[in-house]
Amino acid sequence: MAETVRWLTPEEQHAWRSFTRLHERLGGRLSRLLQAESNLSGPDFAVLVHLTDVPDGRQRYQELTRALDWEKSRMSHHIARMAGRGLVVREDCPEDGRGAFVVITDAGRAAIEAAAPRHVEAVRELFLDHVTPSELRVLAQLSERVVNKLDDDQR
Amino acid sequence: MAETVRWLTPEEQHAWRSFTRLHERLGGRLSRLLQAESNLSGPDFAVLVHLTDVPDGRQRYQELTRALDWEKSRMSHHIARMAGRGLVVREDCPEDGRGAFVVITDAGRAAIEAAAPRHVEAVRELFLDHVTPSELRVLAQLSERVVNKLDDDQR
DNA sequence: CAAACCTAGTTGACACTTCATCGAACTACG
DNA sequence: CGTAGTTCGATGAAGTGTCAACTAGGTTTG
Repeated sequence: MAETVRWLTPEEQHAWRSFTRLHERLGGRLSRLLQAESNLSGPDFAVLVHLTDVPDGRQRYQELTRALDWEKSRMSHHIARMAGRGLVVREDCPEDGRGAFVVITDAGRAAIEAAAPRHVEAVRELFLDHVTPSELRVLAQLSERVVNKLDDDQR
Repeated sequence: MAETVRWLTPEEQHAWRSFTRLHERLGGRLSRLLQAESNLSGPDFAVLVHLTDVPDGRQRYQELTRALDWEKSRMSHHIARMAGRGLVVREDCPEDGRGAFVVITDAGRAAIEAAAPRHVEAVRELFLDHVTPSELRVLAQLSERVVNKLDDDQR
């Protein structure tokens, strides 16, 4: 049944490639900026942002993993590296012997506070400033719909 | 001048996060499918697709690098790995002693021909089927504009 | 021609991600 | 209780991507 493949039309192909390319470029630029100016990677940033949004800056690995939608082993490796740099510390959990907390340190807070304004500016300069409000609405709707769809048929 | 930061509005924040998440999920799913069903990674696929589009399935590293917009060292590492799996071979260039060609092998052609239909189907099922033609147009336009902008101020 | 410069690709070190697997600790159920 | 199954997080190996330094082959220029 090789015949049944619905190949992409030129428009579809173009849209798909542009979209893909956009993300590659944007992601590359943003993470390079973050790295150069704050010595943080994108994932570092995501972890720190989340931890500052949570009581006492501490959260179980498990919840952090769910919140960022990472794999648990990725979290484990990544937190170990961040702990090595003093951005967070790991603490055992008294209630659950298996569990552990990730806690942001003062150095971690300092790093995220230094990085955030610059990062937001970059998101604006590189992306939001070049997209109209109505385009942004379309993009948000479409993204949300597709993400929900992906999450749905994950189960 | 901490005052001058233009933080994101809730709409902007939501759009940005949805967009980012879309890319993560979609990329993850597509590459996992490709890997599971064809034993090819996304980058493998990109290289093979490009090589099948080119006379004799051979091209200089340099041009391949430009076409895919990769760094040269990434290309060098990646081709070495692909060559190790027999998907391509490296050939010296007679005209320019520094240069080299990447050439797709029969195994490489077989792999891409097996993978392509399934990959296209997946792009449809996971993405295109959930986006209206008009949304797709908006997305394509916006992506192209922003990519061009990024490329411009790269120089 | 030779020195200075540029270009093609390689290499090694390191960061990052996934996968498979593991041990320890909790939970449920007979 | 006790064991079967699940969940938490750690670990090691392999693939991937980036950066900086390097080799070697061209090119330019005095």
